[in-house]
Formats: sequence, C-alpha cells, structure tokens
Amino acid sequence: MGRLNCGFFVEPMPDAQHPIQLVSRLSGLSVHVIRIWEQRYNAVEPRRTHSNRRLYTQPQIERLNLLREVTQAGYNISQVAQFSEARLRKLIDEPVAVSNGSFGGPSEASAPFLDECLVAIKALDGLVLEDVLKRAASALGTQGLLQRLVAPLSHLLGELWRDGSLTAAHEHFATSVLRGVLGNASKPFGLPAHAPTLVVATPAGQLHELGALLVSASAVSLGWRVTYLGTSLPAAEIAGAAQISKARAVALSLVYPEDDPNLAGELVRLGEALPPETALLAGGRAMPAYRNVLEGIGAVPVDNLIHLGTTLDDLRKPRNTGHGKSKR
Amino acid sequence: MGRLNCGFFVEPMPDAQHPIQLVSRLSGLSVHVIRIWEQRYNAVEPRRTHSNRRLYTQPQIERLNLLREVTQAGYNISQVAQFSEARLRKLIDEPVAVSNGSFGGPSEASAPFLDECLVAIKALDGLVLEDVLKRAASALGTQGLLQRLVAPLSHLLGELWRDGSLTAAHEHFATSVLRGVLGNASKPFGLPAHAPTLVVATPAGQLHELGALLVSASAVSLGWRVTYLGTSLPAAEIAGAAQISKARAVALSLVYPEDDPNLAGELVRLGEALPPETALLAGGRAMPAYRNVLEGIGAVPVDNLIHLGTTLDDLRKPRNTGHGKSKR
DNA sequence: AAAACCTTTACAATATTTAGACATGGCACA
DNA sequence: TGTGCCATGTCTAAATATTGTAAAGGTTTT
Repeated sequence: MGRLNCGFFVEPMPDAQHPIQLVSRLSGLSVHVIRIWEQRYNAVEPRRTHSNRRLYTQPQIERLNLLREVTQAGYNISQVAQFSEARLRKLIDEPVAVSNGSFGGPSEASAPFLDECLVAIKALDGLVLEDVLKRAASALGTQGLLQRLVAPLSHLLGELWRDGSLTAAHEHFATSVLRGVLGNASKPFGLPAHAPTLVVATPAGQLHELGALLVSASAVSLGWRVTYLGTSLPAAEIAGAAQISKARAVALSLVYPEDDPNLAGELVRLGEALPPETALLAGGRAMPAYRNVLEGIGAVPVDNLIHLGTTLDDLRKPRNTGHGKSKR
Repeated sequence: MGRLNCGFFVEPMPDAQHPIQLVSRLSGLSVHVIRIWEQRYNAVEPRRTHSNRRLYTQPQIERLNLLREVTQAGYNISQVAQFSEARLRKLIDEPVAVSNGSFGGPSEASAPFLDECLVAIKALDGLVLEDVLKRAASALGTQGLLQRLVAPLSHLLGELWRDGSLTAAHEHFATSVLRGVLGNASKPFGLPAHAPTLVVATPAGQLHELGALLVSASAVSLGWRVTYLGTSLPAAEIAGAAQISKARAVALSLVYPEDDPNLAGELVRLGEALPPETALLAGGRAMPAYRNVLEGIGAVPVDNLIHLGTTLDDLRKPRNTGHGKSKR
C-alpha cells in the first residue's frame, strides 16, 4: 500500500470510513432507518466529515448488524438501542443461563444444556440425551429449544464431525434421538382446521437431516401441517409430494456438501416442477453457496430459524382466515 | 463498592426485558392468552414500561412455558395459575396415569388398518396416518402393532415401490411417520436398571429404514436399551458404537439390494471388529441372500419378529459369563 | 447538473393496551 | 333432553405508542 509519499499519520490501517449508503448495503438496513435510529435513540453515532457527512467505522457497522438481528428477533429498538455489543450478542444467542431447578447459586455456566448433550452423544447414551432435551424443552419452550439448543448443537455436531472428533455413528445417533424428541415436543392438540401445509425435505445428495428436522419442528409449533420427507430426494419426487399434499410451501435444508454441481440442476428442476402458487424456501449452512441459483428460480433464502418463522407467518396470511395468528 | 468481601453478586446488567410478542413466540402462547391469564388469574405479572407496555423477564417466560405445558397436559388454568414454579414442575414430571389397555384383544382384524394406512400414505396425509396407527396400537397392543400391522405394511410398501405404484417420497414419508409413532408407542415404562443394550443399524449401502425401526421398537418393548443408529453405516462405525455403548448385541436389517457385492465384505469386517462377547443378529427380506456370509462370521440369522423376540430373550439371560455361547 | 447527503417535519403502518362481546365445551340441574 | 352457568379462549373496537418511510428544502460531492 504505497501511501509513502503522503507521510502523514502512520496509522497502520486507519479504519476505513464508510459513507452511509455503503453501510446500508452492508448492514441490510435502509439509510432512513440508520439515520432515524441515530436521531431518536443515539443507537450509533458516527464521526462526521468537515461537511457534516456520516462516516462509519467497521465496529459501528457490526453494531448496526447486531441491532438489525436483535430487532428482527422481536426486541424493540427503543429498548435495545443503547445496549452494549456484548449485551446485544447475549440477546441473540443467549447462552441459556436457565435458572433450572432454581435452587442454589445463580448457575452461570455458559451453556450447560449444550455440554450435557455433547457428553451424552459421545457416550451414545440415549436415555440421558432424551432427559436433557426434555428438561431443556420445558425450560426454554419449543421455539427456545430449537433456536437456542438444537440449532447450535447441530452446528457444533457438524464441526466436530468435520474435524473427526465425532463419527458418523454419533451423528446418526444424535439425529435419531432428536427426531424423537422434536417429533413430540412440538405436537400440541389439534391444528386449526385449515392449517396450511409445508413439505420439508432435503434434495438429492444432501444427507444431513438435522436441519430439515429443525425446520419441521419449528413449522409445526407455528401451526403448520408438515409433510416430512427426509433426506436426499430427487426434485421430481419433492414436487410430486408438494402437489399431492397441496402444500402452500416447500422448505429445503442444504448443509453439506457446499459445492455439489448436481444440486444446482436439481434446484432448477424443482423450481420448474413446482406449481407457481407453491413457495420454495431454502436454508442451512450451505445455502449461501447456492444463493444465485435460488434467486434465479424465485426461491426464498432463509437465513436462520427466526427468519423462517417470519417467512412462514407471511406465507400464512394471504390466503384463508383473515386472522392468522392462532398459535397452539 | 467493594464486592469482594460481600459476596452477594452485583448484578452486572439488569435482566433483559422482552416485549409481549417475543414472549408469545418463545412460549407458544398467543398474546391474547398471555394477557387474559394475567387479567383473570394473575398468572404472570410483568413489569411495565413508562408507557404501560408489558416487559417480561426470562424467569417469567419460563413460568409461562410451564403453565402452557401443564394446561396442555389437561389441568385447568384457573387451578394452577398461582402455583409455584416448583409445584408446576412436579405436575409435569408426574406420570399422567396412562390408561393403557395394553391387553389387546386376541385377534382383532388388522387388514382394515392396513388399507387405511395405505390410503393415508398415498395421500401423504400425516395426521390420518398417525391416527390410524394410534388406533391400531391401542387395539392390537405394541407387539401386535409391530407384527401384524407394521411388518406387513413394510413388506407391502417394498413391493409397491418396486413395481412403481409408490415413489420414494411415499416411502420416506411413511418411514418418518412410523418412526414417530413407534418411538412413542413402545417406551412408557422406565427400563430396568440393568437392561442390556442393543445397537440397531443398517450396513453401508442398505438405505431402507423400516426394518431397523421394527427391530428397534420390538427390542424396546422387550425391555432392552436400544442405541439406534439408522441407515447405511460402515462396519467400523457400527463396531465402534457397539463398543462405546457396551452393547450385548448388534442387530442389522438387510432389505435391499439383495446382491450387493460390497455388503459381504462389510459384514465380514463387522464380524471381525466386534468384540467376541457381542452377539450379531441379522434379519430382513434380503437376509437369506447373505446367509452363507452370516454363518461364516458367527452371526445369528433372524427370520421374523417373533424369532427376534426369542433370540433377544435368550441373549438377555446368560449374563455374559463364559464364552461357550459366543456365536462367532 | 446529477447524485448523494443532511435535517426537520409529517405521515402511515404496525403493536400494544384496555374493555367488553362472543363462541365453545363441560357440567350441574331441572 | 334441554337449560343455564362457568371456564376458557377468541375476537372487536378505540386510544395510544412505536417505528419505518416519505417529502421538502438545503448543502456537498462528482
């Protein structure tokens, strides 16, 4: 980087300062919102140029990102605008410092449930694993269980599997137990009579099931009927199932591998085979790798479980009952 | 503020406060219900903002979760609304007095159930399928359900799939629903403390899961701990899992294909890798095709579910003494 | 000159609260 | 069997709060 001639400040890498429009793209917030959050709540106060233009630093952009996630998760911007970064992060992936049992000391451990699960999985102990999950379910609620325990656990298992700490047997075992627990945890009484149907599957070549299970459980607890098809199904099969079950939407989970040349073709075929009134959602760790394809076929990329929830809520309204919020 | 000697922790940050809509998502209760429970029964009384909006703390959310579970379990909200958290937890953990008519009549007709199942599977209707299976379970009892409905159904599905009447999607769908029902149906009681462990899996290349599910459910209802590993696992993985879980036996389900040249090798490797005191059982439609190999490695061919039951009973008694019996 | 930016003000959409009406199902009692 | 009552959840309506978006009018940058 030859700025030798200039010679002024030797600041190693003077944080680049970004104008507001770039920040808008990077944070996913509109310019309006960034300014109004500053004006109303002093959420982020950037440096200014001599001519009074805003210049944001990288940490400030990250803060805006955090704020976007937190508000998307349902918190009020007015409440959280002044929180520290650490506190914001805590709200998102809350380490679940549950007051379980609530005796003794203020159990502070970062993620007790997660650790217990890992231990049980390593020992292939189904009874213990089930017990932990049930306790967690009653402490966290269905959505909490999914978002704060199962989703992180799923990521963790993926990593441990990739680096060899866990074998495929562990992964299969955990999948199987989770399948059982999630199948129950989220099944309340009767669905509303006209609940829309969601088909959940994994396209051909995608063998990991946990993501699909998460989607399925989440959708059920949001009041959808779910037709669960499991892993590695060809596009034609998925489309056929969607038609038979008159699904309002199809959700795919893409986890591994991230560079399957056949998958793009499968996705395109699926996009063509689905009736136009059926929405197509796709999420999972590998989803970003296929974002172009997904946009090309009019599919909705889903970034996380919270996003999934809002997307499903949106899909539920346009049709049928004017008031679409009936939970339970 | 020396907090060193005092020891009472200075709360570093006040508990984050959650607005009602977020609480609704986390608890699975509608906002209406949350409010009305407060108004009528003072179930949970949250703090308010200056503008009178409700703000819930994490413990309050957990309390709502408990209340939801308890009411879903059949208690009246008016009765339990004021209970302490500990008392609510007690209600949940208590057995629900299962009115299990497990003495299923001797010979209920199971053919109608079979037809109903097929119709539901063709329509991909999970609710109906579950309903049929539950009715069948209470009419036939657990073992009857397995031997007289699920096993024939499994065969039938295989045939219909081979001749093209059903697609892979149907098969996956049926597997998934059956998995859920079988997972529940067969584990009402706590296991005896020293129940032996059975590892259930399908060797690499064998993708059909229903047989393994049958074995698993059957074993559980016979009082075994089951470590269920699912489909298509390499021999080394299965052996490793058997060792970790100290299994007394390993059960394999072989269904399709019947002429996999690699499978014989897999079986041999598995036979070698298993510790000698661990028995190896194999059954399923394709089992006869590999009978030679199985005998060569000292595995026990299992012809049907009844045979499986007697075999397991035999294995459970000889408490791992001497090795006169080791079939390998 | 066009585009991007700034501030202030206004407006629209969504959420939340309260109070009360309404629907349903169970149950006692005639 | 029907009738009334209670418990419970759902829904509406009107007032207020919150929050995103837009318009207007000016300045700076390209």
